[in-house]
Amino acid sequence: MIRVLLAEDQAMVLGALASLLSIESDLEVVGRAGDGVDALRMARDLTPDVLVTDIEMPGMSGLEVAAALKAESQATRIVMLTTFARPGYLRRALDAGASAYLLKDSPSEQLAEAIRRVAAGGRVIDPTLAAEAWSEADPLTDRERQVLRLSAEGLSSADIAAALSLSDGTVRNYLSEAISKLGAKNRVDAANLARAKGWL
Amino acid sequence: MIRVLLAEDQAMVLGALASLLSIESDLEVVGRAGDGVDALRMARDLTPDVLVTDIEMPGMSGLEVAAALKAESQATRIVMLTTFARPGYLRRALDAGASAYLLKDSPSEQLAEAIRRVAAGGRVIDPTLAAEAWSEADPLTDRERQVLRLSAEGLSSADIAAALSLSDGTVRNYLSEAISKLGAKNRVDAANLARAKGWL
DNA sequence: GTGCATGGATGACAATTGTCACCAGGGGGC
DNA sequence: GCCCCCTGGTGACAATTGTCATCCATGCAC
Repeated sequence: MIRVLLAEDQAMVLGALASLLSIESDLEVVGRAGDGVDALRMARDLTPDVLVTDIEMPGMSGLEVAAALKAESQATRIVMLTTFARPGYLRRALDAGASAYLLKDSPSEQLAEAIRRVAAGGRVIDPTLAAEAWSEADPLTDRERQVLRLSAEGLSSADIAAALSLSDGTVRNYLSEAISKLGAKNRVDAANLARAKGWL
Repeated sequence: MIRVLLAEDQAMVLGALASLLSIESDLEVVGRAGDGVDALRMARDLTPDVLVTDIEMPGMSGLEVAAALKAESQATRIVMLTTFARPGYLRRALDAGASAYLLKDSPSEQLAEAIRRVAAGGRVIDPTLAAEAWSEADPLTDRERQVLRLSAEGLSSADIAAALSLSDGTVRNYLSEAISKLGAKNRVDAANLARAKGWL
């Protein structure tokens, strides 16, 4: 019997996934978490064989949960289940010790199958996405990412400067650098491109 | 027996929801659609009692499917199941003849319950969201919305002008108007605010 | 027909944004 | 030690963006 912990912030989807897995006779859903903090706590308490987790969750992302469990060298194997086919996410997931990266776009039958493979010590990663993930590295520095993120929220250069205690000119330099690295037309375009790659 | 058609673009979620409903003895999932066009076609062919549909789907949105079915005065009742608590979406859903508006954030037990209520001729709408939907109307004109949408994609004013066959100054006027109507700081802020309300 | 709202356009102006060159300190890596 | 990269900063300049007043059709209401 493979013991599974599910983490997903949309309650409806969480319940539906649980019902999907409960059909499988060799799987047992031992816990459900609605955010990253709960997921980490329950993973420690329950030590499931496999944690199936979303990436984007309030409080703590699935990537952070995975990294935390890895740091504690927990035996729990991790399946990332996400909406986003973003190379940067996959890369960070693997760095954080995940064993599988599954898209919510893929057929529901694949979830149970992936859990079994992972529990048996294997890995499940989409080959095309993997190729993309290694071909192109995130070119942004931390500062550039921060500045870009704030500008995507609608802050002006002056606002960003104030928020990060930088000078206005420096913020414009970072933004300009990010725009040029990404081959974008302006800050909005740059933010969109970075988001699509999972770098933001 | 209530005959249900499910429409949802994320295959994993679609399968999971089907498994969730298959547990209920008084419900029968008669079809699954992966996009809006399929949903409309299957709704016509199968004439289910209830269509449960996502809003944001490729090709044709759930709102458009609902509107099309309403135009054909189909008896099928509609449950919108979406991630977004956006007043504008709820309003458009009701205008399009939907009987329920459910969030993916709400507990999974509520789905079957909502389907039963709707099949019996009732409505299921979150009261706080409903209040919000009627308190604040979409202030944007069609042109303003179009221009804002393109600017959110990273196009410059000149690009937008070319795309819509308008003059550069006119585009800036619309943008300025939208920014002021929304009380935003700039085009990025305006787009974010409009998106959050479901007006974009 | 007069009045008036709407869509589209100008021109002018200020503010913001994007680019570039260049400077300086601090950590690594080799 | 030297080189390179990251951070942070200036100053200057051009391009884009945002604001306003104003204008002209069109079409609709009365």
